[in-house]
Amino acid sequence: MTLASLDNEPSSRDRILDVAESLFARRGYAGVGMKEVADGASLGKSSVFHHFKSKAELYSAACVRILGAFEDRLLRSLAEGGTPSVRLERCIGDLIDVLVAHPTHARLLLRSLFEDDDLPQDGPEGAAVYGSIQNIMGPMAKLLREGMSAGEFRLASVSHVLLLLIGPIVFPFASGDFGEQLLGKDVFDPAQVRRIKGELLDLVRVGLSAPNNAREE
Amino acid sequence: MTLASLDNEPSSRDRILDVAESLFARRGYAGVGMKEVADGASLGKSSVFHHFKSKAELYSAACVRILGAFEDRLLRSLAEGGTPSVRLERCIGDLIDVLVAHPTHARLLLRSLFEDDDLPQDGPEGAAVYGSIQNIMGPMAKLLREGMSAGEFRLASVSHVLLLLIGPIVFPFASGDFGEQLLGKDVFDPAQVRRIKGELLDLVRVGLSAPNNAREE
DNA sequence: GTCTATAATAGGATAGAC
DNA sequence: GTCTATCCTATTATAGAC
Repeated sequence: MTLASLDNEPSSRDRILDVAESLFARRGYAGVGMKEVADGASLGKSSVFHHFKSKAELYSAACVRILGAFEDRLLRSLAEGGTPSVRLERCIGDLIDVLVAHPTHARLLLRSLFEDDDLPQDGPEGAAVYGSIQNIMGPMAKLLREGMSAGEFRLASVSHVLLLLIGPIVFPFASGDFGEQLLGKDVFDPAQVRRIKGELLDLVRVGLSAPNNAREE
Repeated sequence: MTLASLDNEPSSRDRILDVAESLFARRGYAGVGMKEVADGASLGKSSVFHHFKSKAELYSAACVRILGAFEDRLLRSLAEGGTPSVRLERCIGDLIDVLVAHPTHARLLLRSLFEDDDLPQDGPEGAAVYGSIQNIMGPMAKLLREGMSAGEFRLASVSHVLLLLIGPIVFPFASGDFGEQLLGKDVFDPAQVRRIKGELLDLVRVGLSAPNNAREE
Protein backbone atom coordinates (compact mmCIF):
# COMPACT_ATOMS: atom_id res chain seq x y z
CA MET A 1 0.00 0.00 0.00
CA THR A 2 1.53 3.29 -1.07
CA LEU A 3 0.27 6.83 -0.92
CA ALA A 4 -0.85 6.63 -4.52
CA SER A 5 -3.20 3.75 -3.74
CA LEU A 6 -5.24 6.06 -1.54
CA ASP A 7 -5.62 8.32 -4.51
CA ASN A 8 -7.14 7.57 -7.88
CA GLU A 9 -3.87 7.21 -9.72
CA PRO A 10 -2.87 3.61 -10.26
CA SER A 11 0.50 2.57 -8.91
CA SER A 12 3.37 1.81 -11.24
CA ARG A 13 2.93 -1.84 -10.42
CA ASP A 14 -0.70 -1.76 -11.54
CA ARG A 15 0.15 0.17 -14.68
CA ILE A 16 2.77 -2.44 -15.55
CA LEU A 17 0.26 -5.23 -14.96
CA ASP A 18 -2.33 -3.50 -17.13
CA VAL A 19 0.07 -3.14 -20.02
CA ALA A 20 1.45 -6.64 -19.56
CA GLU A 21 -1.99 -8.19 -19.52
CA SER A 22 -2.97 -6.52 -22.74
CA LEU A 23 0.26 -7.43 -24.52
CA PHE A 24 0.48 -11.01 -23.26
CA ALA A 25 -3.14 -11.55 -24.21
CA ARG A 26 -2.48 -10.48 -27.78
CA ARG A 27 0.87 -12.03 -28.48
CA GLY A 28 1.53 -14.60 -25.81
CA TYR A 29 4.39 -14.90 -23.38
CA ALA A 30 7.27 -15.09 -25.83
CA GLY A 31 5.81 -12.46 -28.14
CA VAL A 32 6.18 -9.63 -25.66
CA GLY A 33 9.38 -7.86 -24.66
CA MET A 34 10.00 -6.21 -21.33
CA LYS A 35 10.99 -3.05 -23.19
CA GLU A 36 7.54 -2.94 -24.75
CA VAL A 37 5.90 -3.35 -21.35
CA ALA A 38 8.09 -0.63 -19.90
CA ASP A 39 7.26 1.77 -22.74
CA GLY A 40 3.56 1.09 -22.33
CA ALA A 41 3.79 1.88 -18.64
CA SER A 42 5.93 4.97 -19.33
CA LEU A 43 8.81 3.54 -17.37
CA GLY A 44 12.32 2.40 -17.98
CA LYS A 45 12.99 -1.27 -18.50
CA SER A 46 14.91 -1.53 -15.26
CA SER A 47 11.96 -0.17 -13.32
CA VAL A 48 9.84 -3.03 -14.55
CA PHE A 49 12.49 -5.48 -13.35
CA HIS A 50 12.40 -3.72 -10.02
CA HIS A 51 8.71 -4.59 -9.58
CA PHE A 52 8.87 -8.06 -11.11
CA LYS A 53 12.15 -9.83 -10.83
CA SER A 54 11.70 -11.75 -14.08
CA LYS A 55 9.49 -11.86 -17.13
CA ALA A 56 8.04 -15.18 -16.01
CA GLU A 57 7.00 -13.64 -12.72
CA LEU A 58 5.32 -10.75 -14.50
CA TYR A 59 3.40 -13.15 -16.69
CA SER A 60 2.28 -15.22 -13.72
CA ALA A 61 1.26 -12.10 -11.84
CA ALA A 62 -0.89 -10.98 -14.76
CA CYS A 63 -2.55 -14.40 -14.89
CA VAL A 64 -3.08 -14.49 -11.14
CA ARG A 65 -4.77 -11.11 -11.24
CA ILE A 66 -7.39 -12.08 -13.81
CA LEU A 67 -7.95 -15.50 -12.25
CA GLY A 68 -8.56 -13.73 -8.96
CA ALA A 69 -11.18 -11.54 -10.61
CA PHE A 70 -13.00 -14.62 -11.88
CA GLU A 71 -12.72 -16.36 -8.56
CA ASP A 72 -14.20 -13.38 -6.69
CA ARG A 73 -17.08 -12.97 -9.06
CA LEU A 74 -17.85 -16.67 -9.16
CA LEU A 75 -17.91 -17.05 -5.38
CA ARG A 76 -20.13 -13.99 -4.97
CA SER A 77 -22.38 -15.28 -7.72
CA LEU A 78 -22.72 -18.70 -6.12
CA ALA A 79 -23.43 -17.19 -2.71
CA GLU A 80 -26.58 -15.54 -4.02
CA GLY A 81 -28.41 -18.84 -3.84
CA GLY A 82 -31.23 -20.34 -5.88
CA THR A 83 -31.74 -23.73 -7.46
CA PRO A 84 -28.76 -25.31 -9.20
CA SER A 85 -30.05 -24.35 -12.66
CA VAL A 86 -30.63 -20.78 -11.57
CA ARG A 87 -27.19 -20.59 -10.02
CA LEU A 88 -25.49 -22.19 -13.02
CA GLU A 89 -27.08 -19.76 -15.43
CA ARG A 90 -26.27 -16.82 -13.21
CA CYS A 91 -22.67 -17.98 -12.89
CA ILE A 92 -22.18 -18.32 -16.62
CA GLY A 93 -23.76 -14.95 -17.19
CA ASP A 94 -21.60 -13.32 -14.55
CA LEU A 95 -18.41 -14.90 -15.83
CA ILE A 96 -19.23 -13.59 -19.29
CA ASP A 97 -19.83 -10.17 -17.75
CA VAL A 98 -16.30 -10.21 -16.36
CA LEU A 99 -14.90 -11.18 -19.76
CA VAL A 100 -16.82 -8.38 -21.43
CA ALA A 101 -15.92 -5.75 -18.85
CA HIS A 102 -12.24 -6.51 -19.49
CA PRO A 103 -11.89 -7.44 -23.18
CA THR A 104 -8.33 -8.50 -22.66
CA HIS A 105 -9.19 -11.15 -20.06
CA ALA A 106 -10.56 -13.90 -22.28
CA ARG A 107 -7.43 -14.32 -24.34
CA LEU A 108 -5.07 -14.39 -21.41
CA LEU A 109 -7.37 -16.74 -19.54
CA LEU A 110 -7.44 -19.09 -22.51
CA ARG A 111 -3.67 -18.94 -22.73
CA SER A 112 -3.22 -19.63 -19.04
CA LEU A 113 -5.38 -22.74 -19.47
CA PHE A 114 -3.68 -24.26 -22.49
CA GLU A 115 -0.17 -22.89 -22.65
CA ASP A 116 1.41 -25.09 -20.04
CA ASP A 117 4.93 -24.44 -21.21
CA ASP A 118 4.79 -20.70 -20.79
CA LEU A 119 4.05 -20.74 -17.12
CA PRO A 120 6.88 -21.40 -14.71
CA GLN A 121 4.86 -24.00 -12.81
CA ASP A 122 7.29 -23.83 -9.96
CA GLY A 123 7.60 -20.93 -7.58
CA PRO A 124 4.99 -19.09 -5.54
CA GLU A 125 3.36 -17.30 -8.49
CA GLY A 126 2.94 -20.50 -10.45
CA ALA A 127 1.32 -22.12 -7.43
CA ALA A 128 -1.08 -19.17 -7.13
CA VAL A 129 -2.20 -19.69 -10.73
CA TYR A 130 -2.81 -23.35 -10.04
CA GLY A 131 -4.66 -22.63 -6.82
CA SER A 132 -6.89 -20.05 -8.38
CA ILE A 133 -7.90 -22.42 -11.16
CA GLN A 134 -8.78 -25.02 -8.53
CA ASN A 135 -10.86 -22.45 -6.62
CA ILE A 136 -12.86 -21.77 -9.75
CA MET A 137 -13.33 -25.29 -11.03
CA GLY A 138 -14.09 -26.82 -7.64
CA PRO A 139 -17.28 -24.88 -6.88
CA MET A 140 -18.44 -25.25 -10.47
CA ALA A 141 -18.09 -29.02 -10.22
CA LYS A 142 -19.94 -28.98 -6.91
CA LEU A 143 -22.76 -27.02 -8.49
CA LEU A 144 -23.11 -29.53 -11.31
CA ARG A 145 -23.15 -32.42 -8.86
CA GLU A 146 -25.85 -30.74 -6.80
CA GLY A 147 -27.97 -30.18 -9.88
CA MET A 148 -27.68 -33.81 -10.88
CA SER A 149 -28.55 -35.05 -7.39
CA ALA A 150 -31.55 -32.73 -7.34
CA GLY A 151 -32.69 -34.17 -10.66
CA GLU A 152 -32.44 -30.83 -12.44
CA PHE A 153 -29.53 -31.76 -14.68
CA ARG A 154 -29.28 -34.99 -16.58
CA LEU A 155 -26.77 -37.46 -15.24
CA ALA A 156 -23.40 -36.90 -16.86
CA SER A 157 -19.73 -36.92 -16.08
CA VAL A 158 -19.15 -33.69 -14.17
CA SER A 159 -15.55 -33.24 -15.22
CA HIS A 160 -16.26 -33.84 -18.90
CA VAL A 161 -19.16 -31.40 -18.89
CA LEU A 162 -16.98 -28.87 -17.13
CA LEU A 163 -14.29 -29.24 -19.77
CA LEU A 164 -16.95 -28.77 -22.44
CA LEU A 165 -18.40 -25.63 -20.87
CA ILE A 166 -15.16 -23.66 -20.77
CA GLY A 167 -14.82 -23.37 -24.53
CA PRO A 168 -18.17 -21.75 -25.35
CA ILE A 169 -17.89 -19.36 -22.41
CA VAL A 170 -14.38 -18.11 -23.10
CA PHE A 171 -13.59 -18.62 -26.77
CA PRO A 172 -16.14 -16.20 -28.27
CA PHE A 173 -14.58 -13.33 -26.35
CA ALA A 174 -11.07 -14.40 -27.22
CA SER A 175 -11.80 -14.87 -30.90
CA GLY A 176 -10.89 -11.35 -32.00
CA ASP A 177 -10.95 -10.73 -35.73
CA PHE A 178 -12.30 -14.19 -36.42
CA GLY A 179 -15.35 -13.64 -34.25
CA GLU A 180 -15.87 -10.20 -35.67
CA GLN A 181 -15.85 -11.55 -39.22
CA LEU A 182 -18.18 -14.39 -38.32
CA LEU A 183 -20.73 -12.13 -36.65
CA GLY A 184 -20.19 -9.15 -38.90
CA LYS A 185 -19.97 -7.05 -35.75
CA ASP A 186 -17.74 -6.50 -32.77
CA VAL A 187 -18.05 -9.41 -30.34
CA PHE A 188 -17.96 -6.95 -27.45
CA ASP A 189 -20.84 -4.86 -28.75
CA PRO A 190 -23.57 -5.00 -26.08
CA ALA A 191 -26.13 -6.38 -28.51
CA GLN A 192 -23.78 -9.13 -29.62
CA VAL A 193 -22.90 -9.99 -26.04
CA ARG A 194 -26.58 -10.33 -25.26
CA ARG A 195 -27.12 -12.71 -28.18
CA ILE A 196 -24.08 -14.82 -27.42
CA LYS A 197 -25.10 -15.03 -23.79
CA GLY A 198 -28.66 -15.85 -24.78
CA GLU A 199 -27.71 -18.61 -27.17
CA LEU A 200 -25.28 -20.15 -24.70
CA LEU A 201 -27.77 -20.08 -21.84
CA ASP A 202 -30.43 -21.63 -24.10
CA LEU A 203 -28.01 -24.35 -25.11
CA VAL A 204 -27.02 -25.09 -21.53
CA ARG A 205 -30.54 -24.87 -20.14
CA VAL A 206 -32.04 -27.50 -22.38
CA GLY A 207 -28.79 -29.32 -23.12
CA LEU A 208 -28.12 -30.13 -19.48
CA SER A 209 -31.69 -30.49 -18.23
CA ALA A 210 -32.87 -33.89 -17.06
CA PRO A 211 -34.93 -35.74 -19.71
CA ASN A 212 -37.95 -36.05 -17.47
CA ASN A 213 -38.09 -32.32 -16.82
CA ALA A 214 -40.64 -30.36 -18.76
CA ARG A 215 -38.95 -28.44 -21.57
CA GLU A 216 -40.79 -25.22 -20.84
CA GLU A 217 -42.33 -24.69 -17.46
CA MET B 1 7.11 -33.85 -56.21
CA THR B 2 10.56 -35.23 -55.62
CA LEU B 3 11.94 -38.73 -55.75
CA ALA B 4 11.50 -39.10 -52.01
CA SER B 5 7.78 -38.48 -52.27
CA LEU B 6 7.43 -41.68 -54.29
CA ASP B 7 9.04 -43.48 -51.39
CA ASN B 8 7.90 -43.66 -47.83
CA GLU B 9 10.38 -41.16 -46.49
CA PRO B 10 8.89 -37.75 -45.90
CA SER B 11 10.52 -34.87 -47.73
CA SER B 12 12.54 -32.30 -45.85
CA ARG B 13 9.73 -29.85 -46.39
CA ASP B 14 7.27 -32.18 -44.68
CA ARG B 15 9.63 -32.91 -41.85
CA ILE B 16 10.07 -29.19 -41.28
CA LEU B 17 6.30 -28.71 -41.26
CA ASP B 18 5.82 -31.56 -38.81
CA VAL B 19 8.32 -30.11 -36.38
CA ALA B 20 7.04 -26.58 -36.85
CA GLU B 21 3.44 -27.62 -36.23
CA SER B 22 4.33 -29.34 -33.00
CA LEU B 23 6.45 -26.46 -31.74
CA PHE B 24 4.12 -23.65 -32.78
CA ALA B 25 1.21 -25.53 -31.21
CA ARG B 26 2.97 -25.70 -27.88
CA ARG B 27 4.62 -22.35 -27.63
CA GLY B 28 3.04 -20.08 -30.20
CA TYR B 29 4.58 -18.14 -33.05
CA ALA B 30 7.01 -16.03 -31.10
CA GLY B 31 7.95 -18.84 -28.75
CA VAL B 32 9.64 -20.90 -31.43
CA GLY B 33 13.02 -20.28 -33.00
CA MET B 34 14.03 -21.30 -36.50
CA LYS B 35 17.09 -22.97 -35.04
CA GLU B 36 14.83 -25.18 -32.96
CA VAL B 37 12.77 -26.11 -36.00
CA ALA B 38 15.93 -26.86 -37.97
CA ASP B 39 17.31 -29.06 -35.20
CA GLY B 40 14.04 -30.96 -34.94
CA ALA B 41 14.13 -31.63 -38.67
CA SER B 42 17.83 -32.54 -38.53
CA LEU B 43 18.74 -29.69 -40.85
CA GLY B 44 20.70 -26.49 -40.70
CA LYS B 45 18.90 -23.22 -40.12
CA SER B 46 19.67 -22.03 -43.63
CA SER B 47 18.05 -25.11 -45.12
CA VAL B 48 14.81 -24.23 -43.39
CA PHE B 49 15.01 -20.74 -44.87
CA HIS B 50 15.53 -22.34 -48.25
CA HIS B 51 12.12 -24.06 -48.03
CA PHE B 52 10.28 -21.21 -46.29
CA LYS B 53 11.57 -17.79 -47.00
CA SER B 54 10.54 -16.42 -43.58
CA LYS B 55 9.33 -17.57 -40.23
CA ALA B 56 5.92 -16.04 -40.90
CA GLU B 57 5.59 -18.07 -44.06
CA LEU B 58 6.47 -21.26 -42.21
CA TYR B 59 3.84 -20.52 -39.60
CA SER B 60 1.20 -19.84 -42.21
CA ALA B 61 2.13 -23.01 -44.08
CA ALA B 62 1.72 -25.06 -40.92
CA CYS B 63 -1.70 -23.49 -40.31
CA VAL B 64 -2.77 -23.99 -43.91
CA ARG B 65 -1.87 -27.64 -43.74
CA ILE B 66 -4.02 -28.41 -40.71
CA LEU B 67 -6.88 -26.24 -41.94
CA GLY B 68 -6.78 -28.19 -45.20
CA ALA B 69 -7.09 -31.44 -43.27
CA PHE B 70 -10.20 -30.13 -41.54
CA GLU B 71 -11.66 -28.83 -44.74
CA ASP B 72 -11.21 -32.18 -46.51
CA ARG B 73 -12.71 -34.19 -43.73
CA LEU B 74 -15.62 -31.79 -43.27
CA LEU B 75 -16.56 -31.76 -46.95
CA ARG B 76 -16.38 -35.55 -47.18
CA SER B 77 -18.42 -35.82 -44.01
CA LEU B 78 -21.11 -33.49 -45.32
CA ALA B 79 -21.27 -35.31 -48.66
CA GLU B 80 -22.39 -38.50 -46.94
CA GLY B 81 -25.91 -37.14 -46.63
CA GLY B 82 -28.64 -37.61 -44.05
CA THR B 83 -30.89 -35.23 -42.19
CA PRO B 84 -29.35 -32.01 -40.87
CA SER B 85 -29.15 -33.38 -37.31
CA VAL B 86 -27.50 -36.56 -38.51
CA ARG B 87 -25.04 -34.62 -40.62
CA LEU B 88 -24.27 -32.13 -37.84
CA GLU B 89 -23.53 -34.85 -35.36
CA ARG B 90 -21.42 -36.76 -37.86
CA CYS B 91 -19.47 -33.62 -38.71
CA ILE B 92 -18.70 -32.80 -35.10
CA GLY B 93 -17.67 -36.39 -34.47
CA ASP B 94 -15.45 -36.43 -37.54
CA LEU B 95 -13.81 -33.12 -36.70
CA ILE B 96 -13.04 -34.44 -33.25
CA ASP B 97 -11.57 -37.55 -34.86
CA VAL B 98 -9.16 -35.37 -36.83
CA LEU B 99 -8.16 -33.52 -33.65
CA VAL B 100 -7.57 -36.80 -31.86
CA ALA B 101 -5.64 -38.41 -34.70
CA HIS B 102 -3.24 -35.45 -34.65
CA PRO B 103 -2.94 -34.29 -31.03
CA THR B 104 -1.01 -31.23 -32.07
CA HIS B 105 -3.78 -29.90 -34.33
CA ALA B 106 -6.18 -28.53 -31.74
CA ARG B 107 -3.75 -26.10 -30.19
CA LEU B 108 -2.51 -24.72 -33.46
CA LEU B 109 -6.06 -24.47 -34.79
CA LEU B 110 -7.12 -22.55 -31.72
CA ARG B 111 -4.13 -20.25 -32.12
CA SER B 112 -4.84 -19.63 -35.78
CA LEU B 113 -8.36 -18.57 -34.79
CA PHE B 114 -7.53 -16.19 -31.99
CA GLU B 115 -3.99 -14.98 -32.53
CA ASP B 116 -4.64 -12.43 -35.23
CA ASP B 117 -1.40 -10.64 -34.70
CA ASP B 118 0.79 -13.61 -35.33
CA LEU B 119 -0.44 -14.27 -38.82
CA PRO B 120 0.88 -12.12 -41.62
CA GLN B 121 -2.60 -11.53 -43.01
CA ASP B 122 -1.14 -10.26 -46.25
CA GLY B 123 0.56 -12.45 -48.80
CA PRO B 124 -0.54 -15.66 -50.48
CA GLU B 125 -0.16 -17.88 -47.43
CA GLY B 126 -2.18 -15.56 -45.25
CA ALA B 127 -4.93 -15.54 -47.85
CA ALA B 128 -4.91 -19.35 -47.93
CA VAL B 129 -5.48 -19.44 -44.17
CA TYR B 130 -8.37 -17.05 -44.52
CA GLY B 131 -9.85 -18.97 -47.44
CA SER B 132 -9.63 -22.29 -45.65
CA ILE B 133 -11.43 -20.93 -42.63
CA GLN B 134 -14.19 -19.65 -44.90
CA ASN B 135 -14.44 -23.06 -46.59
CA ILE B 136 -14.98 -24.67 -43.20
CA MET B 137 -17.36 -22.16 -41.66
CA GLY B 138 -19.48 -21.66 -44.78
CA PRO B 139 -20.79 -25.22 -45.11
CA MET B 140 -21.30 -25.46 -41.36
CA ALA B 141 -23.46 -22.35 -41.45
CA LYS B 142 -25.40 -23.76 -44.40
CA LEU B 143 -26.03 -26.96 -42.47
CA LEU B 144 -27.40 -25.08 -39.48
CA ARG B 145 -29.67 -23.00 -41.71
CA GLU B 146 -31.01 -26.14 -43.39
CA GLY B 147 -31.73 -27.74 -40.04
CA MET B 148 -33.64 -24.68 -38.88
CA SER B 149 -35.66 -24.49 -42.09
CA ALA B 150 -36.46 -28.19 -41.77
CA GLY B 151 -37.67 -27.60 -38.23
CA GLU B 152 -35.08 -29.92 -36.73
CA PHE B 153 -33.10 -27.22 -34.97
CA ARG B 154 -34.62 -24.46 -32.93
CA LEU B 155 -34.52 -21.03 -34.53
CA ALA B 156 -31.35 -19.23 -33.54
CA SER B 157 -28.70 -16.94 -34.91
CA VAL B 158 -26.57 -19.18 -37.08
CA SER B 159 -23.39 -17.19 -36.68
CA HIS B 160 -23.68 -16.94 -32.92
CA VAL B 161 -24.35 -20.66 -32.58
CA LEU B 162 -21.37 -21.35 -34.82
CA LEU B 163 -19.14 -19.19 -32.65
CA LEU B 164 -20.41 -21.08 -29.62
CA LEU B 165 -19.77 -24.52 -31.10
CA ILE B 166 -16.10 -24.01 -31.86
CA GLY B 167 -15.03 -23.77 -28.24
CA PRO B 168 -16.39 -27.10 -26.97
CA ILE B 169 -15.17 -28.94 -30.06
CA VAL B 170 -11.61 -27.64 -30.04
CA PHE B 171 -10.73 -26.54 -26.52
CA PRO B 172 -10.87 -29.92 -24.76
CA PHE B 173 -8.19 -31.27 -27.08
CA ALA B 174 -6.08 -28.15 -26.77
CA SER B 175 -6.30 -28.04 -22.99
CA GLY B 176 -3.20 -30.12 -22.27
CA ASP B 177 -2.23 -30.43 -18.63
CA PHE B 178 -5.33 -28.56 -17.51
CA GLY B 179 -7.64 -31.04 -19.19
CA GLU B 180 -5.63 -33.93 -17.89
CA GLN B 181 -5.87 -32.67 -14.34
CA LEU B 182 -9.58 -32.01 -14.65
CA LEU B 183 -10.36 -35.48 -15.99
CA GLY B 184 -7.67 -37.29 -14.06
CA LYS B 185 -6.71 -38.98 -17.31
CA ASP B 186 -5.17 -38.15 -20.65
CA VAL B 187 -7.65 -36.25 -22.82
CA PHE B 188 -6.53 -38.27 -25.84
CA ASP B 189 -7.15 -41.62 -24.20
CA PRO B 190 -9.76 -43.41 -26.36
CA ALA B 191 -12.15 -43.83 -23.47
CA GLN B 192 -11.93 -40.13 -22.60
CA VAL B 193 -12.41 -39.13 -26.21
CA ARG B 194 -15.54 -41.25 -26.34
CA ARG B 195 -16.95 -39.58 -23.24
CA ILE B 196 -16.13 -36.06 -24.36
CA LYS B 197 -17.64 -36.76 -27.75
CA GLY B 198 -20.69 -38.34 -26.14
CA GLU B 199 -21.30 -35.45 -23.77
CA LEU B 200 -20.87 -32.90 -26.52
CA LEU B 201 -23.18 -34.68 -28.91
CA ASP B 202 -25.79 -35.03 -26.17
CA LEU B 203 -25.50 -31.34 -25.40
CA VAL B 204 -25.83 -30.36 -29.03
CA ARG B 205 -28.57 -32.85 -29.84
CA VAL B 206 -30.99 -31.64 -27.22
CA GLY B 207 -29.58 -28.13 -26.94
CA LEU B 208 -30.20 -27.30 -30.57
CA SER B 209 -33.33 -29.36 -31.18
CA ALA B 210 -36.56 -27.55 -31.92
CA PRO B 211 -38.86 -27.25 -28.86
CA ASN B 212 -41.74 -29.05 -30.56
CA ASN B 213 -39.56 -32.08 -31.36
CA ALA B 214 -39.96 -35.04 -29.07
CA ARG B 215 -36.97 -35.30 -26.74
CA GLU B 216 -36.55 -39.01 -27.35
CA GLU B 217 -37.92 -40.58 -30.49
C1' DG C 1 11.80 3.82 -7.37
C1' DT C 2 13.65 5.30 -11.44
C1' DC C 3 17.24 6.05 -14.48
C1' DT C 4 21.58 5.14 -17.97
C1' DA C 5 24.80 1.90 -19.38
C1' DT C 6 26.16 -2.55 -20.32
C1' DA C 7 26.61 -7.41 -20.41
C1' DA C 8 25.59 -11.75 -22.57
C1' DT C 9 22.84 -14.19 -25.47
C1' DA C 10 19.53 -15.53 -28.89
C1' DG C 11 16.81 -14.07 -32.62
C1' DG C 12 15.74 -13.78 -37.98
C1' DA C 13 17.85 -13.52 -42.14
C1' DT C 14 21.58 -13.49 -45.97
C1' DA C 15 26.03 -14.77 -48.68
C1' DG C 16 28.42 -17.90 -50.86
C1' DA C 17 30.85 -22.48 -51.04
C1' DC C 18 29.82 -27.25 -52.16
C1' DG D 1 19.41 -28.66 -51.18
C1' DT D 2 22.43 -28.30 -47.58
C1' DC D 3 26.13 -26.40 -45.27
C1' DT D 4 29.34 -22.74 -42.53
C1' DA D 5 30.02 -18.24 -41.47
C1' DT D 6 28.32 -13.86 -40.69
C1' DC D 7 25.29 -9.57 -39.92
C1' DC D 8 22.40 -7.01 -37.29
C1' DT D 9 18.98 -6.45 -34.19
C1' DA D 10 16.39 -7.49 -30.02
C1' DT D 11 16.26 -9.96 -25.94
C1' DT D 12 16.50 -10.76 -20.67
C1' DA D 13 18.83 -9.29 -16.93
C1' DT D 14 22.27 -6.75 -13.94
C1' DA D 15 25.25 -2.80 -12.01
C1' DG D 16 25.39 1.30 -10.09
C1' DA D 17 24.33 6.41 -10.04
C1' DC D 18 20.63 9.55 -8.49
